[in-house]
Amino acid sequence: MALEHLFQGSALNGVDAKGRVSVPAFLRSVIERRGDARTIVLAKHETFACLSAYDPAYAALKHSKIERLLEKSEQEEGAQLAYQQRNLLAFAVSEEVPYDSTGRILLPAMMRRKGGISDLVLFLGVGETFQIWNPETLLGDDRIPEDLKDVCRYRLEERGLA
Amino acid sequence: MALEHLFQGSALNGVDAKGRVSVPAFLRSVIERRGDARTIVLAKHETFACLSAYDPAYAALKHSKIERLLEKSEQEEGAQLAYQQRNLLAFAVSEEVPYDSTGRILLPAMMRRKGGISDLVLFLGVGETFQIWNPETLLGDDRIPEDLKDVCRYRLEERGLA
DNA sequence: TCAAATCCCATTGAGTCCCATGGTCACCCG
DNA sequence: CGGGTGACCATGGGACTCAATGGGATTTGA
Repeated sequence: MALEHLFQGSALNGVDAKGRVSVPAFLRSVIERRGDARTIVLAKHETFACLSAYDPAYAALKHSKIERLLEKSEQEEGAQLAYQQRNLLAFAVSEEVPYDSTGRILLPAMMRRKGGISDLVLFLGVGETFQIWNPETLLGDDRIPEDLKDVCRYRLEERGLA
Repeated sequence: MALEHLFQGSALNGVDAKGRVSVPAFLRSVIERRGDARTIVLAKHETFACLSAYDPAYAALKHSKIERLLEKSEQEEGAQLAYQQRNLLAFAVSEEVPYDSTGRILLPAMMRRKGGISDLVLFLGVGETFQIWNPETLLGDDRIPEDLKDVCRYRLEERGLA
């Protein structure tokens, strides 16, 4: 499964009073090249305290990935349960939101809570998907490589928020 | 994975007031032979204080390498986390920039900082990728072979900057 | 009917495009 | 052989486009 168009790059955008966020144009262009949707799917990230986001077409792919994982580890203890849990997280704890003509989405309240989002969000391309972080959370996570934290700090400075 | 077209050669170009740089024509021609993109991907070099650059197709290759790594070690402890970290570094700490009809890119401010770039850049073809250096940094790095530094000095002289 | 969500328009500043210049090199023809 | 000519490349500058964001107006749904 080699996806042709990959998400990459980073950006720090503001959340306005209405809860709106501009999805960076370079991410939107990948979404639109992968399909013709002007919609993104938001989910809780399985490893980090952030949100994972992708285009609707990728959601289907994700499903088959989970299936494949199950088949691989079927005989193992607890495989079924792990499978059920993964599926729940991937699909029940997710929401599809459209972006408008200026490229903004409205972050649903639940997702804002799950991702610990306040008034600034850091977008990070990760190839097949992209992530949406509260920059403070990222800086506080010790599993995050230092080079990436540098990117985050740089983006904050750029906005005059040392 | 033997790439057919390889980056080679060197050039010293200027960065103008807007932060624009001409990508040497001999590098662009490799990019366009590898795929039909007119964009390059910039990333911090993992070893040296310079930037690493390649075409989008090579980025996809990099991605599938990481995927394969994951599948190999899926059951292992911490495999998932290592995978996440690799992906973040490969994609979030990089930027894709298009070059215009005259072959120029705009060096993003973050990359200029990461690569210690000021007003002169040295391009070095290194096979699968190419590197972008501040010539001063290269001359000051004691891991760089003297022969290569000579190339750098030669390019500087050529421009009347002994 | 009220609040929330969507749409529409305005601003501004960064990024992109387009055209022009000058230099170098290769090629061609006298 | 030598000068002319044209192509291509690096570079400068001005004009313009578009992305990110703010605010008001309109619609939708409980």
